[in-house]
Amino acid sequence: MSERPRIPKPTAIRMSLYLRELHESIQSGRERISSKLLGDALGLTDAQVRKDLACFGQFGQPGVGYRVSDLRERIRHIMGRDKGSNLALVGVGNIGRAILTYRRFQEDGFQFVAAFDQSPQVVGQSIGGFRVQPMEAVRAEVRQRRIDIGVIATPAESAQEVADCLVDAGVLGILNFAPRRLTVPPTVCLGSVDLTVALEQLAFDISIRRELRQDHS
Amino acid sequence: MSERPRIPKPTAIRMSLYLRELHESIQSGRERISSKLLGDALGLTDAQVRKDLACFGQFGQPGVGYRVSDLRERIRHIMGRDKGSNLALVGVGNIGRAILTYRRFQEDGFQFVAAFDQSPQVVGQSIGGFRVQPMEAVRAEVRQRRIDIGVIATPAESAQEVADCLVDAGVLGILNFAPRRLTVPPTVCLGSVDLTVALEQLAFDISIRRELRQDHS
DNA sequence: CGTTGTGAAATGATTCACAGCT
DNA sequence: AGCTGTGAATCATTTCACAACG
Repeated sequence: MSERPRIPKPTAIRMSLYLRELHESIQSGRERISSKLLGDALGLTDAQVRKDLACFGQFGQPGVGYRVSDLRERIRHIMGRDKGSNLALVGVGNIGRAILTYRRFQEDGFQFVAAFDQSPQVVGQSIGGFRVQPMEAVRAEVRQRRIDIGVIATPAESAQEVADCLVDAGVLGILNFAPRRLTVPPTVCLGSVDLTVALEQLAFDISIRRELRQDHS
Repeated sequence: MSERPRIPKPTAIRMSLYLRELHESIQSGRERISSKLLGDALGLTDAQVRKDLACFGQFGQPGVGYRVSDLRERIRHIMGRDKGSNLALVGVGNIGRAILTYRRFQEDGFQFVAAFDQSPQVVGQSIGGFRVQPMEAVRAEVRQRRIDIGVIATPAESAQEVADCLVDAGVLGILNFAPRRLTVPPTVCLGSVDLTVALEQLAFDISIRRELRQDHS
C-alpha cells in the first residue's frame, strides 16, 4: 500500500512514547506541538523526533509545528491502533491477574477476551470478569474470538509449551512475561517483558554510577 | 579500581540475559560453554557475546570456552548482584501486589523490605507479608532499612510526586511501572517498564509484518 | 521569524576475520 | 582442531546544519 522505508527498531519504540505524550498533550488542551517540545518531554532532540516521523511521511507545517490531534491519529493509524486487538491471557497467577485487570489496556485498544490456565484448580474460577478456561480450549477460542495476541504469564518452566500451543492455535504475536527466552516460528512476532532483567538493568546502572563517583574523588 | 571502557547500553542489557542463560546452564549441569553456544541460546552471534564480555576483561580459555559457574559469578559481581539490593514498593494496587509477591526477585538478590501507599484505605493492610505504610514513612524507612531502589506502581497521575518523594528520601534508583515519563535528578538512576508500550510495540511489529506479507503477494 | 524535512557528517554498534593460545 | 580476544570493516542510528516554507 504505502511506500515506507525500513523502520529502525529504536524508532518503532519511540513511536509508542510519542503516542503516550500526545495523549497527555491533548488532555492538557494543547493544539499544536513542535518537534522541540515533543522531544523535550521525552528526553530526545528535535531532530530525532523529526527523523522518526519522516519514516512515515510529512505531518508538520514549517514554521508552525504539528497539529496534536492530527499527529496522534496518524501515528495511531500507522501503529495499527485505530483497529483494536483481541488478547488472550495464559497463566492466571499473581502477574496474570494484574495484567488482566489493568485498565489502561482497554483505553489503548487492547482487549482481553479470554483467560487460560493449566492448573485445574483455577480453571472455572472467574477473574476480572473472565471464566478461566483449560489449555485445551485455546485453539477453538483463538479462532472463534479472533485473538491476535497471546500474553504469557506462566512460570518459566511452562512458557515454551504455552507458546507452542498459542502458535499452533494461530496467534499473530506473543507477549512473554516469563523469565525465559522463547522460540517461535518467524511468522509469529514476539515481545517480552522480564521484570528481573529490568531490575538488574537498573541495579547495574546504579553500580556503574557509583564507581564513576568514586573514581571522580 | 578496575579500568573499564564505556559500556554500550545494548551490552548492559545483554549482560542480564547472559546471567539468565548461565543460570539455566548451571541447572542443566553444564560445566563449560562457548560464545557460540551462549549466543545461539539468545539469538546472538558468537562475536557479539565475546565483544560484550571483552568490556569487562578476559574470562575464557582459547580452544575451550568459558567455565559456566565462573563466568556467572564474574558477571554477577560486575553487575553488583553479589551484594543484594533492598527495594521499596510504592502503590499497592493490582500490579504492585503482583510485584511484591513475585518470587523470582528474591532468588536474584532483590528484596522488598517495605511497601507504601497514598490511600488511607490500604495503609495498615498486610500484603505479601508487609504492613503497608503511609507515604509519610518513606523518608525514615529508606534510611533505616538502607533502601536502594524504589519501585513505583501507582497510577500515572501520582507517579511524579512519588518519584520526588523517593528521590528526596535518598534512593539511588527508581523503577517506574506507571505509564508516564518521570523526571529525576541526574544522580538518580531511572528504569521503566510500560506494559502498554510493550504491547503497542508488539502490535506494531505484527502490523508491519502483515503489510510485508501483502506486498509480497 | 520559527519550524519542518532532509541530505551529509559524526557517532555508535555489530559483524568479520584472523592471530594466537590450549 | 577449536575457541578466544580484538583490530578493522561494515552497518545502523543519531546529530548537525541548512534550504525551503508558512
